[in-house]
Amino acid sequence: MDSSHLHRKERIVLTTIDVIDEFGIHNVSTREVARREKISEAAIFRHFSKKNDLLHAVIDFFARYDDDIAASAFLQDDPVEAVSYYLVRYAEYYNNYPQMTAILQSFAVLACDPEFSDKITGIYFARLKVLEELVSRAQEAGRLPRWIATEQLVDLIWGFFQSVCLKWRFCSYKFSLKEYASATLQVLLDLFTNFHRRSVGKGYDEGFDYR
Amino acid sequence: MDSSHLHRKERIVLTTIDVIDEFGIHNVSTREVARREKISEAAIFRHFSKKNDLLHAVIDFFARYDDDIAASAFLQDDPVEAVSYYLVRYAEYYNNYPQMTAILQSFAVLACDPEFSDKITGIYFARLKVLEELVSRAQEAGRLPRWIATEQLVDLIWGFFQSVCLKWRFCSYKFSLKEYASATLQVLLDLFTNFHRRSVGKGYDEGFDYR
Amino acid sequence: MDSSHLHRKERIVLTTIDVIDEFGIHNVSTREVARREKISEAAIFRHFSKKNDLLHAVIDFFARYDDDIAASAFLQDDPVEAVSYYLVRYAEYYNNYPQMTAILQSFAVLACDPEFSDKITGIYFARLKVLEELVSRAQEAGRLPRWIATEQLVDLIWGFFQSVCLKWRFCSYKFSLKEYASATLQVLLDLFTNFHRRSVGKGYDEGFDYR
Amino acid sequence: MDSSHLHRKERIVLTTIDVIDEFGIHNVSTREVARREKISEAAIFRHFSKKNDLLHAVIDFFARYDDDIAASAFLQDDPVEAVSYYLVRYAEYYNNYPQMTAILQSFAVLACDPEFSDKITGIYFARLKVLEELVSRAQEAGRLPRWIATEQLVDLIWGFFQSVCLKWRFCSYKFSLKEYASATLQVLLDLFTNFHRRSVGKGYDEGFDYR
DNA sequence: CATGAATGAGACTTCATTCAT
DNA sequence: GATGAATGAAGTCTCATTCAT
Repeated sequence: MDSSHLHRKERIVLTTIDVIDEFGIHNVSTREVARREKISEAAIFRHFSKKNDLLHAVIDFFARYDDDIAASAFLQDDPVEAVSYYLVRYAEYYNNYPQMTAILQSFAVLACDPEFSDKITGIYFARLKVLEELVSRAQEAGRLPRWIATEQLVDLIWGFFQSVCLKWRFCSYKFSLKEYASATLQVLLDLFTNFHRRSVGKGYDEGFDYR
Repeated sequence: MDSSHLHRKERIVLTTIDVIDEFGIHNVSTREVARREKISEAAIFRHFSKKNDLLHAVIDFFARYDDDIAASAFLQDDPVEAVSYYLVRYAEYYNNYPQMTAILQSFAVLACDPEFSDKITGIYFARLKVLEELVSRAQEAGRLPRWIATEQLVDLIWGFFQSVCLKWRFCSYKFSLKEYASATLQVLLDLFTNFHRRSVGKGYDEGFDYR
Repeated sequence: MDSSHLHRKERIVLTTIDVIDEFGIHNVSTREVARREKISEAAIFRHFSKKNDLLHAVIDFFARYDDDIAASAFLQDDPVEAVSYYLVRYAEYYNNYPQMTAILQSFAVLACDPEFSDKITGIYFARLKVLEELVSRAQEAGRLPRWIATEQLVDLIWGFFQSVCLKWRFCSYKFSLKEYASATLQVLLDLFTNFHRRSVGKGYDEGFDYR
Repeated sequence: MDSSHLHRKERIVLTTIDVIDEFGIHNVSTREVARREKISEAAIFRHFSKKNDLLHAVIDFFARYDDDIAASAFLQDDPVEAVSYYLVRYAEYYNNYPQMTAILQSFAVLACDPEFSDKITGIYFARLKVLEELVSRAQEAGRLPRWIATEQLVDLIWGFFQSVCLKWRFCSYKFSLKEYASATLQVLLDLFTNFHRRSVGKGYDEGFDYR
């Protein structure tokens, strides 16, 4: 049936992600995927006519919530919250599916292959663009300062997130990605928001403690 | 001669880095390296008995200034300057040798291979540790706030840097890594330093312009 | 229904011939045939339990008029005309179904496979034999000379025809196979007939018209 | 050494021809060639980077005397002899190297592959062109009749030859290709020359025009 | 020393064929 | 009765590595 077809096809994708997570992009082989799925290599090629088609599916799977997350973020009332929400959604996602960070961390490697280059940079810049738009809105709303370029703020935020994902991997997922990422982001955003408010002249004050 | 021998050996390493930069870690082959070096594949194995030995050499080469940079950073008088100095040294280095960022961006992939895992995470955490120490000193000197965890600040800084290296690659090195990284870091550090000073009570504020 | 069943079966054969024509015998695959027929590969195996059965059917189809053509040729009144008729029938057939020449030109290749060897050489020699009989009759009737061995004449005629079919393929069917083959054959036969007549003493020469 | 390199490379070509002869073009596999050469498959790819490169070498080898044969033919004093010489040289060649006819008989199949199409039709038409030139010279010298189109005569001659090669294969080389081909060609040429001579004597010839 | 030749292992992929549904 | 799923065998080709010269 169709459901079983999709099922198997999707399971192959999931298994491939596991293999990438474990052995690295450079060591994904149809043989290993087949072995784990307990099917023949040929069976994989019924579902994906080339190995690269499978990898395309993996990348698509990796980014499958991007549109949804972006849309939800834009629906947030508070523009600073929206920025926070955006990042935390990803943190939550990867927190629940740590293997996925293997794909995230393979972006540069994948982009070397002309076949994936466009798709990868597409995803990368689309995410940056969404974040940029969110930050920009917060700036326009006077909630984030204008004296820092949107791009810089975006790079700080997203750079932090991406890097923490790597650290998280290297630490064998021993801390909560979601909590650490959201806490740190909060510090950063508060810093900017508060600094901003103050500089605009609001007496505001002592005593907030991030600890 | 011995010097020519070393020369050749080092040239193989450099060529390998170029190949990684162009084709990605997963596509480095002794054949391609030999082709570019215009020597036989076998000749490579005279210098590196295994392909992995070559890769070890590449990684070592990648990190060869780490100790020096760290030491120099610690020699800086101003503790905040030291943080800045540390990052900018790397930015400068990569700015002059962009292919090197290919190695940086392959950390996660390389770490999958047990043979490189320790070395890679070693380099990674050593850098973080240096930065942590530098930040920590600045905090102890009262130049950076204590209400943000050292680790968080480090992750913000290093995360930003690593991420910008990726963006830089994706943009085909179209902007100056060094300038952008140092400017943005400056914004961040100023924010922290100034915020800190103010909250400690120093009236200040007029006139800094990040644009 | 049975008719539809036969219909489908025959269509598979026709499609296979098209594939052979386009990709060559060595590249016929059940997959490609199925793709063109817009049926599943398995469906082919409902009609032909082995791929070779399909190829047998193709060969049979290729030779399906052989008996009829031979019989008709033998019914011709004029024995030289019969020879001509024989060749022209084939020329006409292939002229209308150019793909068929792909099979003709694959005889040597097909004959390498023991499974087809007998059938292929059978068809080949049967055609030669028919032509030999026709020529032989013309010789016995004194219409073609005896000083040339029947076999030689047959090889000249059939060789010419087969070769022209190849040339015709290589020329993308840009000339009329039927016209060229029949005209040239006529030249040859006239040469022999006239030469013969003359050498036997018949005053001849006025007015034979090769058109 | 270089000689050994060429040696092995050439031996692979010869072995491939044997395999083609035995199993047919469609069944040549690097595996089988390697098995016969008692080397590994990979070794073949040291000498020919693609299987098709090997096949190109086979085709080149097949046609390696073409220029020489053509040149020698043009050096013949008697223009009719030249035609004869041309064909007999090939007959002699194949007679001594029967497996070669497997290539000749695979022309149509090879031409299906775009990669070989040009080379194959190139060889084919080059041979026809040489023969055409030879025949044309004989016609201009008044040694062969003008009332038959050069092309037709060429097709008769070459068609006969090609076809006899096939028959020869099907007969397991049981007769002498060289003798049979040269004898039959002689009959044909004599017929034309004599007919011509006679007709030159007997005022005839006006009136039909093939052009 | 450097190289050309060689190789076993393994990569991706295609094929004819089977079978449950 | 037709199909989607599956498969084992085989095909082309690449790779890291070895070794005689």
